[in-house]
Amino acid sequence: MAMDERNTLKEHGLKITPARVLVLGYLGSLEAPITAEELHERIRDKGADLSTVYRTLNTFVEHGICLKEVGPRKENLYSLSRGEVQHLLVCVRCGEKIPLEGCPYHEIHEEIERKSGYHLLDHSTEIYGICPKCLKSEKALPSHHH
Amino acid sequence: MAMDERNTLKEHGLKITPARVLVLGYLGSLEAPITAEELHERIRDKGADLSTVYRTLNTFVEHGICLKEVGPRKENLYSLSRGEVQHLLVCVRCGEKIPLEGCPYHEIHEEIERKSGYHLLDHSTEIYGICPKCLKSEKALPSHHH
DNA sequence: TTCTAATTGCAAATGATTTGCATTTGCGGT
DNA sequence: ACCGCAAATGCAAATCATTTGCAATTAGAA
Repeated sequence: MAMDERNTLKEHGLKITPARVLVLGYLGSLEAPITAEELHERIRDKGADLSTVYRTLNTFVEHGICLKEVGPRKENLYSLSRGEVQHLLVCVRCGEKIPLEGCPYHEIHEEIERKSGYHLLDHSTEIYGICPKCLKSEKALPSHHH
Repeated sequence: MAMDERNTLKEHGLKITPARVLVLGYLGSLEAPITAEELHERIRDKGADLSTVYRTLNTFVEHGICLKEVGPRKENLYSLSRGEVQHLLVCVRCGEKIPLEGCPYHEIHEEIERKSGYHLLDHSTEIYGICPKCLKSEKALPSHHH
């Protein structure tokens, strides 16, 4: 397990340091994306400054080890890049997440690329909404920009 | 022209103040979305504090007078809401923007709503990529989260 | 083991946006 | 035209997430 992280780092030509092993290991134990601060909170006892966490996450993202995505409240979330990225439907009220089969935008993006000649980057992994349960129990929330 | 803005404000039940008329008028003269700071720069001679510009833009957004969108460098951009929101294909290299007919995600979102029972919120108005011209002239950029 | 560049902790800087508060101003009522 | 008061404003200071400078430490190539 601990060797796992050291290998990952080595494969990416990164020095093996306690902070990196720590962050990588903790990310690996999570299912859901997490905030840099939150991550820091949970490993602070092991030492590792918040700025180090940020620096570590940044290098991980640059090396494709981590994914960085923007959450519903505009927070930056980090998660381990596990091959296949799954799209999630996220309820902004209760936090429920349900996975979608494949990438719902895939075909449209392909089409746009064909028609425009653009190479598309970035598209977020999560789609935000309100789940049926919450919809029933609360009055409508003002919808944001369409 | 000046009356135009006063009417818009009145229609939305907002007090007619110099700052609001100023901001609204300037936004109306633009075609492209603009940063709060940039906007402030260009009207600072007419008086109007940066914090006032922010407050004004926020009220405008709340009232649907303005659109607030996130640019390719994560800056917040503001623009007058002109009825139909158009989706744009934005090149992150040269900044070129080309409009898309209608909302490319519309059908998929409807389908997701039907299948999941979710009420979807938020989806961004712009799709980021690299345009054909820039693609030809530069080597590939590491693609972000898929 | 030694040497050097990379990494870290700490504190301070940043940049965009918000907020507290005292002052001014728009405007509905008179 | 005049009041009165809630709303809007300017200004400075506060926030919040993130980055940076720098001196001290450390990983790993030689």
